[in-house]
Amino acid sequence: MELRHLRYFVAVADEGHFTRAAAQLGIGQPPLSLQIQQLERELGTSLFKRLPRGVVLTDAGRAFAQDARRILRDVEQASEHARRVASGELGRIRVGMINSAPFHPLIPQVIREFRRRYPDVAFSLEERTTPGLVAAVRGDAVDVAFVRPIHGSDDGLSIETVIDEDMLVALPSGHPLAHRASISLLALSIEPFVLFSRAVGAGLHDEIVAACRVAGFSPRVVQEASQVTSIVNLVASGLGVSILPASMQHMHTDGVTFRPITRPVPKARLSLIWRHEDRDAPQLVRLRELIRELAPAPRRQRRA
Amino acid sequence: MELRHLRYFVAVADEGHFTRAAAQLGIGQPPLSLQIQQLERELGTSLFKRLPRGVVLTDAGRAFAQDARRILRDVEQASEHARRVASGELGRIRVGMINSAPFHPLIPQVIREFRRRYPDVAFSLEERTTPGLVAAVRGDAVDVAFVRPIHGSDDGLSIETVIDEDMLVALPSGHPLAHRASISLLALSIEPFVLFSRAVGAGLHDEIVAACRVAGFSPRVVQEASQVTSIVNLVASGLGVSILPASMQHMHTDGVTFRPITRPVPKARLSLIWRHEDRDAPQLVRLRELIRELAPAPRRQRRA
DNA sequence: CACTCTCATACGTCCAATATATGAATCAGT
DNA sequence: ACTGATTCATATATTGGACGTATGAGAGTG
Repeated sequence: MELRHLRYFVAVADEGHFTRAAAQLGIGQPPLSLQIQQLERELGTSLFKRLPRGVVLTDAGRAFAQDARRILRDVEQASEHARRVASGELGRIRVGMINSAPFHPLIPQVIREFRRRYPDVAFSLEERTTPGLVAAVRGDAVDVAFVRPIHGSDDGLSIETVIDEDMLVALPSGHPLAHRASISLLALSIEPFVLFSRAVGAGLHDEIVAACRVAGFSPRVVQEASQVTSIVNLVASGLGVSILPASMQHMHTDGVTFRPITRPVPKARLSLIWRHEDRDAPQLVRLRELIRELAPAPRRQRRA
Repeated sequence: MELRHLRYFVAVADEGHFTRAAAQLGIGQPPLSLQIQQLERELGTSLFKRLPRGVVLTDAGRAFAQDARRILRDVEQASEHARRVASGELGRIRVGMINSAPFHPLIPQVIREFRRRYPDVAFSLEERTTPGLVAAVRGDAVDVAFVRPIHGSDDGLSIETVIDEDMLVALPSGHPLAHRASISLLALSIEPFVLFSRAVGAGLHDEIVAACRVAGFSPRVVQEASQVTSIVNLVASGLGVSILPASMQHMHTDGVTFRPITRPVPKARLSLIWRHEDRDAPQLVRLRELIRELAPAPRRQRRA
């Protein structure tokens, strides 16, 4: 049996007339008769009662017509379904991000817009540290992740910079430097620092330490934290100063004052990573398109 | 798209390997590749990722594989469904019968056995008078009916005698004739009669009246009733005597005594009628087979 | 009875599914 | 790096079956 048989059968059932059904199908009446006979032979029962004028369905024909119509509809839907999955309209995407990512307005905006445009894509979100995210992407626990700069091998992963923002100095509000418009790193040389622990935030940790070295000193770290939100709170409690991505200003915590850094300004990069072999996965392509569309002008770099 | 494409696609998806799938399908690998390509072209998306060793499904392929498997199963089921409907295993049958039919043991037996054998045939039962049943069959309100003899045209209907039983005299229990072993009709000539009303039970009514005429008298009808059960009760209450199908003995009503009639014995025929055009409807054929199988030896007659 | 309508049958044609042969790409092993 | 094996893709030939044309059969209809 082929779908042709079902299509022809349904046409005859609808028309109640071989000749008209054949015309509607764009074939001749004799081949249509043959195809229906073939179907009846295969089912072992006649589907139509042949009358002097036209035909009517038998009981078996009526039963089969219902099924045939449903099957033809299902075939259409299956095609459409496959097309939608292929186009990325349907499916799932598992996104990972570091703790600090949602503080930059672009990230929630991207997520919101993605869910609006592709409501049939199951969207899951997970928060981990950068090394945890790299492992999660590698191990196929998430499909893509927003991470801070990665050290070490990234073979098998593709990476693309999404945001490259300035870092700011975060001071306890009562701090003597808090009234200055901007602060040079050197001015912080004697301050106690609260920093990312190197184990989980190596990228930004190293960026900050390197910037301080360039300014001529080595920061005195009195406390490490693995979450950027913890750092803000530790600064607020007066434990020390820190250097944080500009977007962390949006955390609105009392007791912390942010101030720009005089040049050279250390940068906080936020990048998207994914498995290179999945580069053409449609939802991934859609997400990258969307980021490119919504991201501010600053040219992002990309490497394989 | 044809079912061939789905069958081939599922085979490749199962095997993860074109060459092996082709062998399993009993065709060569190149035609299989072409058919899959054709399917992919129609869907506008690739279904497999071709690897150095074998192939794996893409996301769209995985989605389509589920649908394709379901569709192929549905096609199988639709065939089976049609076959079952055609064989009479599945469907419905609407049966009508007169009030007196269930008193003959054959009728409940036939109904019980039919439902046991064909549990997937929806069975409905309706009780009417003989003329009402003839109209119901004609008007397609029921498919088949057990009726008493019909007068008048029966064109378009087929009829087959199911039971041809003797009639008995029904007397009030205290009646002087009740002690006799058998009774001649002539002995009833002066008795008041309770009979079927001619309007609804013309067949038996006329049979009885004719038998009396042959015996040499015309029965004095004091009461008519349209239901055989009512007649039994009227006789029990002493209103008169009646002549009833032998099977009515099974009604076990106190106050009524049944006695055989000396020859010639009037007969009560119970017949099955159906629309002639539906003679080949499978459930109808099954029911007639069953009756023939369970009916006692007496040869039944049949006319078109 | 002639005529029409409709589906079935007979037979020829042609396309498309299949077979055969070969190519291209990748990988394993020497 | 080269060779051979594996596997899917491509090219060309073959053939079965779907389709078209012509005609028949049966049942109304005027």
